[in-house]
Amino acid sequence: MTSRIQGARQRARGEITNAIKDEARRHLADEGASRLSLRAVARELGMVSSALYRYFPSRDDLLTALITDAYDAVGAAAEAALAEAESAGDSHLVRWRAVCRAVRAWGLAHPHEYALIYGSPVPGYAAPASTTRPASRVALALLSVLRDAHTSGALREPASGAAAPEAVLKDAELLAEHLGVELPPAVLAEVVAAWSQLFGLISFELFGQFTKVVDARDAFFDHAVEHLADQVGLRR
Amino acid sequence: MTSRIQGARQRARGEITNAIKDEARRHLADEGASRLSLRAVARELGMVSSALYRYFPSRDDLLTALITDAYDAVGAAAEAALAEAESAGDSHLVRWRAVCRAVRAWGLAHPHEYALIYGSPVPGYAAPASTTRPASRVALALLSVLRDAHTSGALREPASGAAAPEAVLKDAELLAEHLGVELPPAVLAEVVAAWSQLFGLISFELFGQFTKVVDARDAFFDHAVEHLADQVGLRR
DNA sequence: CACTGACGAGAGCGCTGCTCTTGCATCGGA
DNA sequence: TCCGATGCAAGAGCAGCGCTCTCGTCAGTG
Repeated sequence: MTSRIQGARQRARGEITNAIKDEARRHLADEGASRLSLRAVARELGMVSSALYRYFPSRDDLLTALITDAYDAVGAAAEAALAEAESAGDSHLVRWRAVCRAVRAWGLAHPHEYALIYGSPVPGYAAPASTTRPASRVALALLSVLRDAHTSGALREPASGAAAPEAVLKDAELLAEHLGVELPPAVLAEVVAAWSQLFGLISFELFGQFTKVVDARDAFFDHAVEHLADQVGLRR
Repeated sequence: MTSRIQGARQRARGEITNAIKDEARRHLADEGASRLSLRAVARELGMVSSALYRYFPSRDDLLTALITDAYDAVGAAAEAALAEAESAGDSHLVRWRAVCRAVRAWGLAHPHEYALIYGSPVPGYAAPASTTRPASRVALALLSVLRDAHTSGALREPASGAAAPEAVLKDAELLAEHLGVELPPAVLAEVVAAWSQLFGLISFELFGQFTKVVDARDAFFDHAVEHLADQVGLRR
């Protein structure tokens, strides 16, 4: 029963690790990422600060864990919204809107975690490679809407007048492999653009740039998302 | 000659204030906003840390000064690009693109100052009212392009199929007064949306979300900006 | 049962933002 | 021309920070 005993140890360790992250998230909401204090977290947990280093080798590693969790949370929210829209038999346009709304709703509910992942990158901090997969979940959800629309012929050709750049993306084949289907490069480029613009809308709302500017924010957001859907070629 | 002597004092004070801000900007580029250290700035200037408090009552006030300066710098860049395009007799579409390009170029040249104003808001920090005017200069530049296009009849009606929200903005009259001309509310809403999406494009590029995704970034940006122009009703 | 390894506690280092007091130079009015 | 007021820099000091190292202790292992 070696494994079970070791399991007990690791379970205890996992629980404490989670308690630390939960407390850190609470402090994040109170003070923001740059004021997050290991000592304060430890104090709140009844530990001494040095004990915390048994679980996270540095403050930045704790932040990395929070970042990964946040990417996973927003990605899961987007995927859940997509799955629900799919099982309801919604149109591709409605699915697109559902994903966009889910991302915005998650951001409104967790503004500090949103700022952690979509705000300024932390100073000397470079996101480790382990964050790239969670970070791409929202984009993949959007892309899979487009993929399904494409295979079912519901996608307008994005020859929207302006010369659509062809080879602006890296690794289009890798993406195609991941999605299981090849999307026209122009469509891929449009989706990436729409993806970044979606977060522009959400970030400006969350970071206060819409204060004293935008009033009916739900309607405003939905309207802009409609434009983005049009831009990527989803039929109205 | 009271005023001249006091002027000398204030001139010395102004010079030191600028030296502090310059040194702080240098540290900003090295370390990022949250690691900006008053003591390090003072050390570099051959002062003792406490002397710095004669010029800025707190670290946050120094940051506020840098934020205001950054808003003014990017606003000035946008306005300069617009003025040049106007004097060259460029079309409204080309003026629009010129402003967008100028904002992106400024961001690429000053990534840390960009992050300071368009990244996550500093923790407990609420931007004082004095920053709102500098912060709106880019948006006003974009709006003035639209105003001129509107008055010269070069603006397509933004009845782009989807129900354009009418009353999503606050203070539409105040804006109209500032611009000297009334733009249809629907156009105003489209411009605000395009404005935020523009910064989504730039932020994702600067904050590293395009790493391993987008290759030909100039072309990618120009193409997206073309879409935004279309969205706000500028004729192609 | 003896042992190893994980763990928490505590002291301590150098740094931070910020405050308060002190001494000095300069400026303005008598 | 002298004197009081004012602006300014320096220094000491406080509490807090991230992080390191050492040292008992106790639980799981062979």
